[in-house]
Amino acid sequence: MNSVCQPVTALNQSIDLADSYLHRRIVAKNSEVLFQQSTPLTDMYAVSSGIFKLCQQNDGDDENIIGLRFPGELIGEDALYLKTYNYTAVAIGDSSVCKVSIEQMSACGKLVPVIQQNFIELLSRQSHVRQRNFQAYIGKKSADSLLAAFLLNIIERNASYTGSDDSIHLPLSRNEVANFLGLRRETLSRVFSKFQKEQLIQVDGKKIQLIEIDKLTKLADF
Amino acid sequence: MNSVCQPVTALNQSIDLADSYLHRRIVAKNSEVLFQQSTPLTDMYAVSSGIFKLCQQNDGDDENIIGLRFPGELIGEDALYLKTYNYTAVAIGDSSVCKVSIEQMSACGKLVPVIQQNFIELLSRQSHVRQRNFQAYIGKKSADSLLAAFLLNIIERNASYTGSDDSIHLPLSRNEVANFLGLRRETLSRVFSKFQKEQLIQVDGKKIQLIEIDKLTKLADF
DNA sequence: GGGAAACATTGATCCATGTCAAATATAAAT
DNA sequence: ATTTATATTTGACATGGATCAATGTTTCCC
Repeated sequence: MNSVCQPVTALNQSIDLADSYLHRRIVAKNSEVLFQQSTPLTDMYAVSSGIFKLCQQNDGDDENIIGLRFPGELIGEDALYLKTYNYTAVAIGDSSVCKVSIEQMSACGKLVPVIQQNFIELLSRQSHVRQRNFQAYIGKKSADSLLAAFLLNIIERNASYTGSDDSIHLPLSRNEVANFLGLRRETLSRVFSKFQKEQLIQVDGKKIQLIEIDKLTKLADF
Repeated sequence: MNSVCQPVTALNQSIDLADSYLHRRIVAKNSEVLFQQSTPLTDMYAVSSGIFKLCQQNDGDDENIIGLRFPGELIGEDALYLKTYNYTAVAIGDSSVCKVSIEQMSACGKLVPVIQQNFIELLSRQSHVRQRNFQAYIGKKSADSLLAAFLLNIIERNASYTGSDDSIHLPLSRNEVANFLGLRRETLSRVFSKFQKEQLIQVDGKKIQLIEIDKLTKLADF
C-alpha cells in the first residue's frame, strides 16, 4: 500500500498486513468519473496523485462543485455509514487513487487492530483538513479574501505531496474555481489580474505561483 | 455512557465495557470555556446538550467564529493527532458534554476492538456532518441564501437531539450569526425581517421556527 | 422599578460585485 | 495552417450589501 498510496502516510504501518488484499490502484484520466452520486457506496478512495472534484447536480442548469480532494486525502469516508454516495467524484487532470473496499477493510480491521488504529488516525487527520478547509471560507465574502484563502488552502493541501509550498498546477477552469467560490467568472478574473498586477502571484497557464504569501495571508484573514 | 451522552448513538454499544472509566460528564454554563486555543490537547468532547461555538482570535479586534457544535457532535476530534487545540470552545447557553481522555480512549481501544469500531463509525458520521456543513456555505454569497442555508443546517443538526425538525432555540446574538456567515449585522437583520414579513420564518426571542421549509430550501440552493 | 448598557432594527448613501456585452486569447477540429 | 469553438479578460452600468448614523428594544444591575 505504501508504494501506491504514498501520501497516505498514516496507513503506512499496515502495509505488510493488508497489502494488495485491501486496496487496488486506479488510474483516472482527466474528467473521468470515480463514482456517481446516488449509486451504492461500496468503496472508499485515497487520492494518490492529481486532483478530484466532488460535485452535485444543481437542478436545472449546471453542476455545483462542493469540494476538492488532493493527494493524501480521502474520498467517500464521510459517507461510510450511508448506503449511497451523495456526490459525484471526477478526476481533474490525470490522476490516480487507491480503492479500498469498505467491507474488506472492516473485516480485516476486526482481525488486525493496528489497521483500525491507523484508520482512526487517518480519519482524524481528514477531519482536521476539512476543518481548516471550512475555516478558509466561512465568514468570508470579499472576492479578494476568498481567492487568497483558496490559493493558500489548496497549496497547503498540495504541498505534502509535491513538496512545493508556493506553487501548484491547477487544471481547473476559471469557471470551476468561480463556481466553487461563489463568484462570477468575471469577478474572479479581475481579482486574478489584480493579484498579478500587484505581484502577489504569478500565473503561467495552469501553473500558479504565490509570490507574496504574507500579503495573501493578510488578505485571506480578512 | 448512554444516559449521559445520549445523542452519541454510535458509541452506545461500548457502554458496558467502557462506562465511567472512559468519559466524564461536564456541565458548562453560558459562555463558559471548554478549552482554550493553543493549550495542550488531552481530551475529546461529545456534546450532550446545548450548543458550543468554536472561535479563533482575529489579530487585533474581535473573535472569529469558525464553527458550531450541536448535541451528538464531537469537539476536538479533528486535532487528535495534533499537540494543541487550534481553536477555543465556548458554551452557548447552558450546555453539557462528555469529556473523553484521548489517552485512555486509545489504551482502552487496544484491548476492546469494538470501541475502536464504534469510534470509526462516529468519526465517519462526523465527517459527513462536516461535509454537509461545508456544502451549506461554499459557493453561496447572497445574504438570503446564506441565512436560509444556515437555518436549515442548524435545525437539521439539532433535530436528532430535540426531535423538532422545524424550530430551534438559538442563544446566539445576531452579531455572532452575522460574524459566522460573513455578513454585517445590519444586513442580517434586514434579511431576518424580510423572511418574517414573507412568512418564511417566525422569530420569538431566541426561538426560531421555520414555516416555509420548501421555499427556504430553494433560497438556500441559490 | 428605573437607568444604563448592550443588542437589534431601520434609513440613507457609497462601493464592490453582479450583469450584460464585446474583445481577445487559447484550444480543438478539419 | 486555417477555421471554429471555447475560455478568459476587459469595459460600462445596475444592484445588493457595506457603511455610517439614528432610533428602538431588550437585558442587566442597583
